Amino acid sequence: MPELPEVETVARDLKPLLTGKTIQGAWWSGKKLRLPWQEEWTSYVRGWAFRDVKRRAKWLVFYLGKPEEPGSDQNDFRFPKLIAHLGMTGQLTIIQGGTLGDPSSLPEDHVHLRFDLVHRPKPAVRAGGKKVGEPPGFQSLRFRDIRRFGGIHLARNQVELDTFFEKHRLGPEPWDCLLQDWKQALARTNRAIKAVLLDQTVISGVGNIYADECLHAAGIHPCRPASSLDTLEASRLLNQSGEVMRRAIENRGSTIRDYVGGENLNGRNQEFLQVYGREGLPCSTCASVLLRWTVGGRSSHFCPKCQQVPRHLGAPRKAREGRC
DNA sequence: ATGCAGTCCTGTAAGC
DNA sequence: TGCTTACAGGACTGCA
Repeated sequence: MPELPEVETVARDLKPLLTGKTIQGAWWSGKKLRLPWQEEWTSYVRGWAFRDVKRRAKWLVFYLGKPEEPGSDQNDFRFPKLIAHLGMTGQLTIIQGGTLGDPSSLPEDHVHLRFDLVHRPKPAVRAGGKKVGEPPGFQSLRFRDIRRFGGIHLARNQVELDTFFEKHRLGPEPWDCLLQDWKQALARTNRAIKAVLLDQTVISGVGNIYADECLHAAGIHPCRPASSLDTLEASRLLNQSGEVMRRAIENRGSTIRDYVGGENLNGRNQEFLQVYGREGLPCSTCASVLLRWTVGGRSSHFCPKCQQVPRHLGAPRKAREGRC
């Protein structure tokens, strides 16, 4: 399930592979996506070149430009941008006469969008009698999404991009969130802290896997009312959230089931998860058996010893049948 | 306004 | 073997 670290990995993988490439043609499966593609965009994108790839929260932004002006203003406000969300099972990979990464896995099902690419700026040159230039075979950017919770949106200019993101009211990235703002956000709600971590308008990029990891790293029970966290706990949770994300990016994200990076490679961070998917196994810190409860409608993994509710706050609200 | 449940969507796995 | 059912969850909608 792509969260901030997975989306960052895709952005880093795709940037060098896409920059300078021109969209020769596009194809859409016609299937409805959570983020709907419009048929007219299929022809609109033809002829634009990729200039840059960036990530904001769990969103990818592809900056397009004119292929004949490679040196001109990188992110001209007049130029279109493609905005992608991977949802739960979205994959954005470069296909190059086959896939990069493991060539044995080339799933062709559930492909919904394809952008066929040409590389114009550097024509093939002769070097020692051999032509050096484009590798043989086609190349394209492909969007595959089994559950169709993701999609790609076209913003025709910067204004449309800004409008799009304003609508989503995204909170800051974990490492950009000011402690003062974070404390205020927690203080004004009694929702479970886990639900607040998942709220993209408060802090962005954290999904179910990393919310559990962040809470464990900070030693905070997922059911704790956000307003019950003291300054030290709030600060610890914010700092650990940044650290957990940073480490996950270093490990190229977590592949639980469908996630692959832009080069079609699995992540490695699943090997380092401390609590997610580890119910019934011993806590790496204290060897207590890890539990799984439903918090805010999501499965939540935690250590009952490392993530205790402070004595003065009493037992977590009605811990009946593993939920709160 | 707040916070929860329901919805979308398909593959996987458990249970009978 | 083949069927039904539950579950996975990001982001949105609708309701109390």
